[in-house]
Amino acid sequence: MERKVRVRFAPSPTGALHIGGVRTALYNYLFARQHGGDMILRIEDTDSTRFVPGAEEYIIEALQWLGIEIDEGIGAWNRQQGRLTKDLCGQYGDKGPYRQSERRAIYHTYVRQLLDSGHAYIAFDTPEELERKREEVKNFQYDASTRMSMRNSLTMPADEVQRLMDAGEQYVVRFLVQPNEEVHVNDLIRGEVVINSNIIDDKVLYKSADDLPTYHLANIVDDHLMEVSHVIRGEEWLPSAPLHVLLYRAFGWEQSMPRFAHLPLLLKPDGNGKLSKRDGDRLGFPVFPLEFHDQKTGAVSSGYRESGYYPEAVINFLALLGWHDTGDKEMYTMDELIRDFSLDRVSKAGAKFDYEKGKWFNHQYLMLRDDADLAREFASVVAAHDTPESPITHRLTEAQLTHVVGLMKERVTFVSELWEQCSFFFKAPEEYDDKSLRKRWKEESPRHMQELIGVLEQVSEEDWSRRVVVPAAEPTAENPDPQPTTTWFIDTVVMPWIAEQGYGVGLVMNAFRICLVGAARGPHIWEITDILGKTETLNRVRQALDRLR
RNA sequence: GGUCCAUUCGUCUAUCGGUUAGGACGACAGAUUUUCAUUCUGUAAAGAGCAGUUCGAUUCUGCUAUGGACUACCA
Repeated sequence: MERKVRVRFAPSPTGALHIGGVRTALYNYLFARQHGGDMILRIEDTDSTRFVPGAEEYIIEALQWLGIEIDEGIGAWNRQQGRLTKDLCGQYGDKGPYRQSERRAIYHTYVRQLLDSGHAYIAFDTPEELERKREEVKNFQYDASTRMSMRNSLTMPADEVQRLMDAGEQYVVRFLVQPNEEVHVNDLIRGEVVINSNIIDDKVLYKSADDLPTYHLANIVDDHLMEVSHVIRGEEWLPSAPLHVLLYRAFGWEQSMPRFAHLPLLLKPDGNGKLSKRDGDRLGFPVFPLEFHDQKTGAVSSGYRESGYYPEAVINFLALLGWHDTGDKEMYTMDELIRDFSLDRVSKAGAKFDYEKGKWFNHQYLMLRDDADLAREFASVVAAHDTPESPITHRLTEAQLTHVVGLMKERVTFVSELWEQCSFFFKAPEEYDDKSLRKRWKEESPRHMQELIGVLEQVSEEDWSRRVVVPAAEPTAENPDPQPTTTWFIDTVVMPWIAEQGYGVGLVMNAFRICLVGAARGPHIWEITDILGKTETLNRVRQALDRLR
């Protein structure tokens, strides 16, 4: 039976969407797009006690940032309207509502159906009673072996049940699981999984306390009604998949049951266990796509966006955590992922989260960016460092900024890091690095720099930025691309002066560098003098002489 | 404890019975760079163990070990 591919991402709004959830959403999205199907976003808010305000908006904003588009359900409205409105969580689609708390009436009829067909029953056992039972009887399970000794509609007369319900006694509806039955689940990633129904307990499907179904019931009803063709979700759901099959069967929907694919989990980088929301703080990297402000606790958790990641990098990194095509390709655009992704190449074992690899991906995407774009991004970082206490003293033109960014980008993972690497382009050094001084600032350095000032003063403003191609050293096997460019005055004024005086090139140039940068780092010295210009360059040498004498 | 799932370099993974078991991240070393970084080259690094099937197993089967998930009126 050929049917339209429809997948859903169904988070519960209990906090920030964590990175494992993002990957689940991504795989769903890739699968939907590849097959020309629909991507549905459904909010599973059946646990009223764990609802976190703002979580829904967070989920939608995160998916938006990452480029995971929702076709139907919560958050799809904006896209369908072709514009952004304040109503981030607007719904779109004819199978709604897409928030489970808004579907109570629907669940009522299906709970009724199960009750009437004898697939479910009403139970009055209180949480406290069950708690006590679990303490008394080891491995207590509410199932065929115990249900006849509990307080439920199977053991109580019908009028008594009715009386209790009328009296407002709280109850739950439980699924009646037939014992000793082999339940088969055909998983697209793991193949056939068989489980005996004896180990499945009579799951609670509905609780009268908040008039809401539990996950299991709501999930099956919604997936059926929304005509979901493939359920792609985390491996933590594998143990309850047989129960879900039983539910489809009880409803008489087994023929149109969706196909299942259970994804391997994302594991902690150190130690054991699955990656949790706490690991981010503990290990110093984000586990959330966006920074999250918990309105209940006031806690702030870091996000990939705020840490300086590009969404393409996060997507690429996440896609490869649990999926890999044949071959060695590592860089994938979203379109390439949509083209190449396949469920049967998803690995079966959990993947440890390797943050270093994530950084490497960001570096790659940063390198791929246009220098002009990077310059624009960096400009706001620069502006943020222009404070009254420490104002920027040397301003760069757009072209200069673009050039600087081009020089420095291969050294950094994030745009924000650029500042640490090249703040000296904007501010004269306030202090001089000790280690560099010990190594590069010698007794004769002040004298050399004093003389250098005289030498540089002879260079005219026009000549200052003249570039020349010096006769390159012969290319060798080790050095196939000898540095060909420098600035004219370095080549024809400074170098000859050094040679004349018999000074060491390294000694003079490194001292010069310390004057300009404040440390022994940075790009080629002629790049620096070029950007700084004659006046600033001389000022810095004088300043250094002043302070280091 | 029970049930289910998994197991190739430290990490992510390629291999769909015959390979010097490949790539990437990370690590280390060397070269280049008048600084630092980059870059380049190279090195170390893996089939959990034991049986079986087979002419031949990383690949198929079983057992053991290890890891993980689940075991709620949470999802």
